[in-house]
Amino acid sequence: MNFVEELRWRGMLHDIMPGTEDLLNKGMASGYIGFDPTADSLHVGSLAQIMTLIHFQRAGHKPYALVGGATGMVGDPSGKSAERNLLSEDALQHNLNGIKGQLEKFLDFECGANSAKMVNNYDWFKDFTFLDFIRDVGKHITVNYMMAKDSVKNRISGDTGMSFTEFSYQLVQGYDFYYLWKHENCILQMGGSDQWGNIVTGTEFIRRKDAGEAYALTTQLIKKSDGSKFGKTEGGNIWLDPAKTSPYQFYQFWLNASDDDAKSYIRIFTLFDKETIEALEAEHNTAPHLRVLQKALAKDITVRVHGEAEYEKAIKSSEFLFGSTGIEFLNELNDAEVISLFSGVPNYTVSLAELTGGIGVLDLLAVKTTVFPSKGEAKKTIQGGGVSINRVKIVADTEVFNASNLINNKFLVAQKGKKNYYLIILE
RNA sequence: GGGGGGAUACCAGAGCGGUCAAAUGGGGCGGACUGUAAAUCCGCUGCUUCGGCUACGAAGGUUCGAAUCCUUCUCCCCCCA
Repeated sequence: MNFVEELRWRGMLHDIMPGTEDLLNKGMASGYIGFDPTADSLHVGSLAQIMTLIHFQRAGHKPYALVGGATGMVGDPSGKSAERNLLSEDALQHNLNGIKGQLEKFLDFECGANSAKMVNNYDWFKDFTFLDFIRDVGKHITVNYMMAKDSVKNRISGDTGMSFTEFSYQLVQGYDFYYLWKHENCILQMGGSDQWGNIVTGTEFIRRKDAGEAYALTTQLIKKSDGSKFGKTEGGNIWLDPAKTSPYQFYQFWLNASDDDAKSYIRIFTLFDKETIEALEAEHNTAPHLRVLQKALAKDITVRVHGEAEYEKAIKSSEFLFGSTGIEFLNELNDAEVISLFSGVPNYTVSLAELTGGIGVLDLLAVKTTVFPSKGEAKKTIQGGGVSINRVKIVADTEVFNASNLINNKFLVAQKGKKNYYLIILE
C-alpha cells in the first residue's frame, strides 16, 4: 500500500496537491515536516505528525524532521488570534534539544537510503542577513499573495492586529522548503491542515524562484468527537516527556478516550493494519464496557513512547486505583512498593510530627499540600461530595486526621473526584 | 491632526447611584447515571481565622453610599484628514 493510500484509509489525509501521489509512486522521495520548539517536549498533538513521518518512511521514502530554531524565533500566526511571545535564544536551544531527543525514538535514522534525517533551520538562517532575505526571498512573493492567506486575513480583520514579524513568518517557512528542496532534494512538505497556507507559499516560492516543482500534503487536525481540543486534560497538555506527563497519566489519557475517538485514534496513532483494527472494533462492539479498543490503543502508544516496563507499571497502578482492590491491599506492600504503585500520581510530603497532633482536612488538602488551591475550594468540593481520603468519602470539612488514619504508618491516599489521586507521604 | 466608541471575573458579554462578589452563555471543577465512555441532568466556579477582606483598565474626586457620576492618565477599536 502506498503512502497516500495508507493515510487515506486511516482518515489522516486532509488535503493534497495534485500530482503528489503520482510523484510518490515513482520511487523514493524526500519529504519533511516542521516541529515548533515552543516547549522542550513534544505532546500528543505532534505525535500525529510523527506518525505521518513514520508512514512516509515505511512506504520507502526518506523523512526529514525539521526543528524550527529560526521559525521558533518568529512565531507562526496560523490558528493564533494574538501575537505570540518570542522565546529567548537560550530557551529555544533548550527546547530544540528536548525535541530532538524525542524524535530520535520514533524514526529510523540508520536504515540505509531512506534513513530519517533531522535538520534545524537556524543553520541556514543564522547567517542570512536581512537585506539578502528581502532581496532574494521577499522579491518573489507579493504582499497581495501573503495577505490572501487565512492566517493573515483573520488577524488583520480581527481586533489584535499582527506584527511585521509574524506577517513575514510564511516567507521564512517558505524559504525552509526552498532550501531543503534545493539542498536535500526534498520535494514534499507535510503538516497539519493549519499549515496548508504556509506550505503552499513554499511551493509557490520554489516555482517562482527556480521554476521548480514541489508538493504539499496536509493531515486532518485531530478533534475530539465532542468538539473539544485534542490532547488536553484537567492537568494541561499531554506530553511525551515522562517528567511532564507520567507514563501512568499518559496511559490514562488514551484509556479514557470515548468510543468514537478511540476508533479514529487507533487508526492515527498505531501501526495496526486494517484487519487488526476492524477485528478489535468488532470485539469492542460486542462488549463495549470492556473497552478493548481503548486498552489496545493505550497499550500500543504507551509501550512505544515509554517502553514496556513503564506500561506494566501504569497498568498495575490503574488496576489498583480504579479496580475493586480494597485500600487494605496496600498493607501487603512495603513502602517502596506503595510509592512505585503511585508513581504516576502527584505526591506530597508532610511532616509526621504535625500529623500526630491532628490536622483538619482543609489544612491537609489546601495548606500542607496543594491538592486544592484554597480552603474555600476544598470546602466547596467536600460539600459537593467530591473528596475522599483512603477511599472514604469526607462528609464534613471539620474532619481531623491523625496518625491512626495512616496506611502502613506512612501514607494517606487523597482523591479529588473519582479519577484524581494524590499520595501524601508522612515522614 | 480632528471626531466617535470602548476597557467588567478564565473567555464572551449584561449591568449604568444602593436590593452587585456582579445577569446570561461558554469553559472549568464536582455529583448522579454509566463502561475510569458518550449523551443527559444537578451543584459549584474571588479570598477568609466566617467577623470580614480585596475586586468591575490606573490614580484621584463627588456622595451617607459608586462597576455605575466627574477629572486626569494608560491602552484598544472605528470614522474623517
